Amino acid sequence: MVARSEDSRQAILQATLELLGVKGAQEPGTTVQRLTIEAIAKRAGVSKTTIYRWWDSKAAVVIDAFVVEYLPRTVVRTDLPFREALVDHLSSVVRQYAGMDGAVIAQLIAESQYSAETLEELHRRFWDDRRDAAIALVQRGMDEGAIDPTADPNLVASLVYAPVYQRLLFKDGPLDDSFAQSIVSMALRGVAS
Amino acid sequence: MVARSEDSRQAILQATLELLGVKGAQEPGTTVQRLTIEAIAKRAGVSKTTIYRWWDSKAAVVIDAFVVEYLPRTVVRTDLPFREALVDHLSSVVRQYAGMDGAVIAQLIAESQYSAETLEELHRRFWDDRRDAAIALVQRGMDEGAIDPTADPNLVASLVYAPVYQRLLFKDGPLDDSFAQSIVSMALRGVAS
Amino acid sequence: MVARSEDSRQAILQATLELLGVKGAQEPGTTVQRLTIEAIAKRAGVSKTTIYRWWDSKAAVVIDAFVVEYLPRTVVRTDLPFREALVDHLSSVVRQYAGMDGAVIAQLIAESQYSAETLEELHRRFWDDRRDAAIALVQRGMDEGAIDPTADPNLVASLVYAPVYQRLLFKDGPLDDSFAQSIVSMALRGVAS
Amino acid sequence: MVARSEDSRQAILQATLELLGVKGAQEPGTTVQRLTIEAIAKRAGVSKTTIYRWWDSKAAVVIDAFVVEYLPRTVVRTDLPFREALVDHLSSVVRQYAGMDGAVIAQLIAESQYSAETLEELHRRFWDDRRDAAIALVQRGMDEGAIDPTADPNLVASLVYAPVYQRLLFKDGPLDDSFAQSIVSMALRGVAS
DNA sequence: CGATAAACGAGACGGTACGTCTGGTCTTGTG
DNA sequence: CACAAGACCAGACGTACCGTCTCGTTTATCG
Repeated sequence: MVARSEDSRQAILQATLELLGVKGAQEPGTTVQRLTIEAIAKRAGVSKTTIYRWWDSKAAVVIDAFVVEYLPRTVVRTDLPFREALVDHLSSVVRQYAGMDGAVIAQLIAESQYSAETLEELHRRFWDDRRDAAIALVQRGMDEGAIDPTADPNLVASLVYAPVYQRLLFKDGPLDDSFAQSIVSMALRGVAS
Repeated sequence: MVARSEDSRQAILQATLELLGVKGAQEPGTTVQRLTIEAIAKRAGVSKTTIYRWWDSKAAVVIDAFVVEYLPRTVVRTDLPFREALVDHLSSVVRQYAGMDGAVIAQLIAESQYSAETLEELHRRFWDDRRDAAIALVQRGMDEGAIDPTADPNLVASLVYAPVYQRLLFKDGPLDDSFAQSIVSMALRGVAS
Repeated sequence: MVARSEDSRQAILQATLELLGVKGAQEPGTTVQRLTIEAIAKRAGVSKTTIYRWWDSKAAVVIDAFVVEYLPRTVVRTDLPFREALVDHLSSVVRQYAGMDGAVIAQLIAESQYSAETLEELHRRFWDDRRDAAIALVQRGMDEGAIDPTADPNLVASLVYAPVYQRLLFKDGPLDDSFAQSIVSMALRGVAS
Repeated sequence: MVARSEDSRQAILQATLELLGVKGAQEPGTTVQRLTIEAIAKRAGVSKTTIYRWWDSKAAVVIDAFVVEYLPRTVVRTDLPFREALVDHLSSVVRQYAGMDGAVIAQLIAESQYSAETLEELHRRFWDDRRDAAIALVQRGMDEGAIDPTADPNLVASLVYAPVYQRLLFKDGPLDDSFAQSIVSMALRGVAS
């Protein structure tokens, strides 16, 4: 009968972002793993009960705070032809992932290896959106005659975006514009001689 | 001077594999995260001290047990032409990752998001090997005239293997032979129309 | 102005007695300590607010429910001579204390060690009455010439009743008729040889 | 294989006594009920685990600290004739119970209403000793011809000591020498006229 | 071959966080 | 405006592991 307190909700999300070091008064980079519910409660001036009442797990709080409330969306430009739009988008994704935001995303992917619920949540709140955008872009490429219309858009998207996630998670090379350009070039024309 | 006990070492590695559910008397699916040093010590009939003496972290034990001692290497066939060899190798990788082994690899990648030491260890014990094999295969493709010789072999390898890791980590599609074939086809001929 | 709901009051007292296991649909032996305001509220179909509005503490509710509303008074027979009346009364007290009712009384005495308010309440609602009855009985003994008229009736009452409370609280012997008789005999004639 | 730390044990018992306000740097009177394991651990500079490792409950710690380690025994003088020795002993008990020590004893009796284990422990560590001493004293009275040799020493002890516990728990009168004397007089000669 | 020094099992220890529980207060409709 | 419903802060509960630290007790060289 009593409504949920929006103040508490905001304080919890804000405290989470601060502890993760992505926004506001930045605490030095706590990882998602080391982030504790108790620390969030303390910083938010909220009791643990309140957090447990509304979220099932630490990961759920982080997804709500980071993905839903905070993470800037990378937009796809519609004023450019397909290939330029693709390079532009991949570049902006790569730039985003190169910073602190990328680290948190990597940690969320990590968490989702341990909990089916987290994986499901991450798909619902993060992944589905981004995949749809990528597929729409590929579709546009097909419409513009730049992409083979018989290909599976899903696989095409994978071919282009997967290398970015590999670098994000394995840290085996720089996430920069040149990387983005090379990937697009190779994916479009193929690597056969 | 007393030498390190090989018995203890083996017991620890064996207990670790059993707890992870990949070998021997299988405990039902403990994840790397939930796996504890205390549980390993207990099951191995060894004291915690002994584990801490020889390994820096839980992840180091798991890498030693799982990657070094246990994980079957996927071989690259030399009796097939490049493209067939690539498809064959990717298929065997995909098959391996589709089972319990893939889950543990995913969890190790997850752990490495939280610890630079684990990442470094994982590169040294797992990644470098596999990358070298992939690059050698690409190189062979260039030698056989199947791959554009001006391409960066590293990027070519990424284009082919990254989608596999994406599916492993995001579980957004089946890891099967058909997937392996499609990836190779697309990567070689490109997706441009 | 809305009057206090008699329905709520009755439901609260009834729920309290049930939870204590002394009346009605008996929940198995919750002690006063383990009894919670929330449990009472839930069982009574009443909100916690309502309980806190009318009672200061859990103990106050229990005293109201158990002592005031429920606890059967032990009557002093006037048709018997003093000594027989005393034995009869002590026997009925002892019988009452031997059962579930005695346990709750013991727990109320326990609670009163922790709160001056509860002690005061317990005196006002339980103790004063019983002491008055005991003193009146002693007085009657003096009038009948059975008790030394120079003695302090208060102390005489203590001599007779204190052993009962000792057994109630320390559980170091049975609370039965034989005990009641022995106490009266010894208190009257003394233990000197 | 590793011995229990006597340092920790002493620190825990000492901290408990201090928090109860009976010894050393006295914190203002925490009751047994309000005393928490966490507070003991904090003040003793010890982890909660260590307390839980060696004691089953808060009450067990308090009994160990207060009854076993701290509580001064009231001695029975053997250089006085029976009646004087009894009055002297009862007086010293009464004096002890009139202060802070009495409050803690009362609270332990309270706790034992809620837990059979605590009651058992309290009997074993506190009650049995004291009862034995009382019975021995009564026995001496019989030997000296001061007490009826056909009486049950247990009941005689109850007659004398029970009123003290009544006053301790009900606080319905002063615990002083005069009370002790009156009780002895009445118990010996009886209250009949 | 017996001393000796490292490796070992056992497990106590100070910590930290967990997720749960209850206390007591406060807020928001409803009747 | 009393009430139910229940959200809220506070803080203790008892548990699980962490990584460190004694302890004796094996053992495998080395003097």
